[in-house]
Amino acid sequence: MTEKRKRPRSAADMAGQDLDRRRGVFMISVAAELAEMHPQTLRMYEARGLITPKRSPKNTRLYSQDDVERLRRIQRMTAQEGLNLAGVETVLELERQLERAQADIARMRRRASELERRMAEEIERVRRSFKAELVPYGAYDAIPGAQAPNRVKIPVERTQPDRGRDSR
Amino acid sequence: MTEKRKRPRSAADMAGQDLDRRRGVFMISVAAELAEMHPQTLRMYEARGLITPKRSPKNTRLYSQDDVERLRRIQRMTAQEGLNLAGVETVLELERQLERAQADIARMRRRASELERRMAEEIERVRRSFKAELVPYGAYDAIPGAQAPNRVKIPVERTQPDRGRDSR
DNA sequence: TTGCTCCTCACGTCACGTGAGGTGGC
DNA sequence: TTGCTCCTCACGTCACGTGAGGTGGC
Repeated sequence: MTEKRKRPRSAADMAGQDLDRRRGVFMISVAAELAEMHPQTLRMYEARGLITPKRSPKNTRLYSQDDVERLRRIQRMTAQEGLNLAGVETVLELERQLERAQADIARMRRRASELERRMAEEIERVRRSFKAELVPYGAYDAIPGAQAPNRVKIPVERTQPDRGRDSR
Repeated sequence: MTEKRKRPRSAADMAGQDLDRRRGVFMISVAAELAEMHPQTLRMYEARGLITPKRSPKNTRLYSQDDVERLRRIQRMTAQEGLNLAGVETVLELERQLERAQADIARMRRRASELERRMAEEIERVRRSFKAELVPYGAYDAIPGAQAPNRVKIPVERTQPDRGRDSR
């Protein structure tokens, strides 16, 4: 059922794929066959607002791949699960909301770990600058050509074996 | 329609309220009246697994407040929105999932701001200890009776802020 | 002309709700 | 006995799917 989507025929197709999926390309008899439904049923669904195919300049319905996909979902809900059309409408709407919520959750998870990472980094940064400060003022100035800052970590004694963390 | 829930009659009622809402107390004729449905319809819904009232020792159905609430929701879905029972089942399940997802989101939001707060605190703490370090060693020893230590955490260098754990 | 499109109308089927009918225990 | 409960069976209604019938443009 998903072969068409997975088999772009050329690089150009690949680039336009997203757009193509929304483009009205199937006339009603073809769409009905692909969705395994009666053409008249498709007209009925449109009248009820369940699906809105494009129209050709001659007023012929043109169904996109996404439309067909949606029709198949509706077909599953009615034929297999026994929903009526009012149920289909409600379910599609709820699923939309649920997908959004789940996307929100995924997004928040990503943001949270990013935040955590940046915060840890920040603390590390402050700590490092703190250690650097412990080198007596002027010490480096007294040594001609000395390379202070970078590898510093000088006053290492107080360095903690900071890979032993994470316990608890 | 929610008056009953909002008007506990005593402190004792208040305490047991949650439990009470799940207790089977209405026989079918009462539950049907409360839900504005036909008793036979309630039996039908039970046969379809949409509702599961308790039973008395004599096998009489006993509906709880929660049951009645649920019946009213089903009644709304069928009568007003026109769903059939298959639709009702699916919608109830989806709503359950959606509520969970939204609870997750709320929980994550709280955790995120808490985390942010704690991180900021931690950075502030490290920064403070860093400033304290800038006081020359021995400075306080030289001043008889001087009150150094407290906010200082003096030879802190080797001290690790070992409450700043847990990040990653 | 053939085979598609558009539309509307009508019928068959099925789900659901409810009524009836018969039973049994407070 | 009355009024509830339990159950099953059957019918009316309505939604939905689909077929038919008539139209019009490639």
